[in-house]
Amino acid sequence: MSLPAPTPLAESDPLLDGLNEPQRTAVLSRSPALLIVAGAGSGKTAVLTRRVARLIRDRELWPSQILAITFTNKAAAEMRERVELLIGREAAQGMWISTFHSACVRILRREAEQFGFGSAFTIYDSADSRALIKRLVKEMQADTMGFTVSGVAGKISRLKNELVDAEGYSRQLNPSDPTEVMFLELFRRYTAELRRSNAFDFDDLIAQTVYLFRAFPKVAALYQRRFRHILVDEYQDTNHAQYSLIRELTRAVEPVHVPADTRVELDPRGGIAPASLTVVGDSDQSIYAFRGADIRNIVEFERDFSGAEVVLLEQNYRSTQTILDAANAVIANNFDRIAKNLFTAVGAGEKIVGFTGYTQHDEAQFVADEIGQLHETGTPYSQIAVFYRTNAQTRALEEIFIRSGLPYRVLGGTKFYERAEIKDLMAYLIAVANPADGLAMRRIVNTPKRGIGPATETALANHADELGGTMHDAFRDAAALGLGPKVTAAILSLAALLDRCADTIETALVPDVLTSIIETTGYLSALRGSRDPQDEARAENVEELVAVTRDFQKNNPEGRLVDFLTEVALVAAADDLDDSSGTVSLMTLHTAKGLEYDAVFITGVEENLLPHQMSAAEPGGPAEERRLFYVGITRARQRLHLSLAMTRSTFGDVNVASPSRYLQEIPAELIDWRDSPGMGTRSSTRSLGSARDGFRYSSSLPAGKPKTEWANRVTATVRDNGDLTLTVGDRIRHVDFGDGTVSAITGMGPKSIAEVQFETAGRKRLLIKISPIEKL
DNA sequence: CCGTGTTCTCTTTTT
DNA sequence: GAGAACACGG
Repeated sequence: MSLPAPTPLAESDPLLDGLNEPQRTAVLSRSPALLIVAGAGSGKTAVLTRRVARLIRDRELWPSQILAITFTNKAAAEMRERVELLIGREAAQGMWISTFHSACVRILRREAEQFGFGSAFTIYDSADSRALIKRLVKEMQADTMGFTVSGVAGKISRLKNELVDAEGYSRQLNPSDPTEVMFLELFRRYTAELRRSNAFDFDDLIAQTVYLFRAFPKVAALYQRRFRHILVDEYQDTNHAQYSLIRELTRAVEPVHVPADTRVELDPRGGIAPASLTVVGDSDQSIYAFRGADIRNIVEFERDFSGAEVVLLEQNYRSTQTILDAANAVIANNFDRIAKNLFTAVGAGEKIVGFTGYTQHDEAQFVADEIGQLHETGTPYSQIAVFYRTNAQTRALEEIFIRSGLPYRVLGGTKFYERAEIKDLMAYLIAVANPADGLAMRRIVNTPKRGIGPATETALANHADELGGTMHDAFRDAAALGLGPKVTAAILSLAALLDRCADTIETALVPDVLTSIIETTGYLSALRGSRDPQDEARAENVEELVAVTRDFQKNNPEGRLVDFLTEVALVAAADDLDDSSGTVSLMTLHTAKGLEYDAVFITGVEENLLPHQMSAAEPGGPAEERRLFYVGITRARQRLHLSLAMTRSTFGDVNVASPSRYLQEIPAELIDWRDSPGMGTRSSTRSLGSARDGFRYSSSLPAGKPKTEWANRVTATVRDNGDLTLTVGDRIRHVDFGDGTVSAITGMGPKSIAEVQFETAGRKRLLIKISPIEKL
């Protein structure tokens, strides 16, 4: 390669200002393949943006020759903004900065016709895929063979991430195993139905792009030629399909495909040299193995891309030394990793605050109280985040936050688009944009109620088959089916509505299409006129959707209906994050990846929750969970809070929880343990003798005690009342609440709960087995 | 075909 | 404890 010699750079190059040595190396490297191993908080975003800015500024590339892949749309927007800030808005125009999925949609919409799809294809989210699979499982009566919807969906997804399609599967299966044969049939029908519906599922977006490139070298050459430099962030979380996509894009273009007027450099064989590749990642932050992420992609990068240069970024600019010490100590327990130690110049900072609540409500109260204090002492709400392992944990937190009047927002609970009324109207929009979409058509055909049941629906689907057309075609021809006059008229008027909307979609504004559907179908007025009190909320949601389309149109004046549908389909949990919202952010640990906050709360640090119960049996499960915890810890700049509850109720079922094994991995002197007010006074006063001794669950560590002893204490001293039984009317004494009378008993055996009316503390619900109580 | 009431199941994480 | 699946009476 004969790249221009590096421009001699003045010491004051603004693009290198404030960077440390390895960061500068990473910004300036001209290796065709570069791996930046970026520890948490090591300034990788700064490095990436400056690297891109430098390539453009020094005229090594046009912006349009750059493809940068980020993990979320929000990260993409941020990266674009930062590059624009460095070199100016104009200079940065034409870069592709997007997620894998968005980039593939862009390519597929452009090239869909090449392989029998239409450019207005629908993107099926997981719920759509499952709905389709559900119908197929039922049709095939596969449930009698033990197939479940989630099992089939999961297997199809895993195969697609490995680039195995139905035909590939048919070659590797055991033909004498009826289960495999049945699965193959389901997979085939699923694939056929997607194709017929002109739809791709999430995994298809990547896999089909790879197939497209492999099947049509000329199409591949178009993109191989265009993108001269590809950057991939969060490379440790790429799966095989994504890896293959990158491989395809970084192939040398064969000479035969080079147009005469090409301006890019030729390789000695007369083709075009492969694009340069920069990947950034940290194997300690790999947390998506469950969706096919393969850590080997990063581990084997040097072998994969010959001539690869590796740069290590280990200095952390985000967190205090205390937080880093905790993070380093935790992650060091993963044995199969390359040793790496983050360090900082920031100083020790505050101790980590630990807290054990009696229940998850108690824990939530602690979080709320602590946030209140942080806010009073100057930390803005938007700089505070609460993390948890499972989405179900939000409930307790939200209850307390609402009661405490704390402004908060839950990221990723994409509940809005899961509501029936929103799905209904989205299905209309999809049906208008893509009349081939069978799933959307089936959903709207009897919404609102038109007197069409499963039988008529099947008749219409069959008729579409006979016509060799879409469901929409079948609607138009409904008169031929000999249905009742009322039903026929209803279907015809639905067909007419779709036709009218479809005529205008190239020019019409999205909110106008939506409102015209709402008006014609009477969807909103039906909700308004209903006696069901819940329909009021549904009507509000419908109006909210209209507002969403207006917002979209405002931000994208040129945006068409397909663009809106794409945007909705591809929003990531972290995308609706708004730093100026002035709210505390609640999210899962997975969603937290890539984000940072002044103060972080990690809740539910318990066995069976973190690590999650489901991960225990999976190979590499507990190690991945540890990385998840590590990701959570390293999000914090100044303050970290770790909390857990002694009991946690999962669907009305109360369970005794125990502290996470990962807590024991943090040096005890880094954590300042506090007790729940509900558990009495500070441990220092109550650890001496008395009935409370057996209840010393989360007391602070006496100075100088070795870690293991603390660990034993923390796990071994849950109070156990044996099979103490209480009945209504019994008098009891509680360590903290004093005397009271049992007013009700619910639950069985070790899960019995007593409702107790205390003389001074009010009414409380207590798990009898572990409460610090005695019968009087 | 539709609405209502009852039973049953499920919960990890996500583009 | 919620949402889906099923059963049954209009």
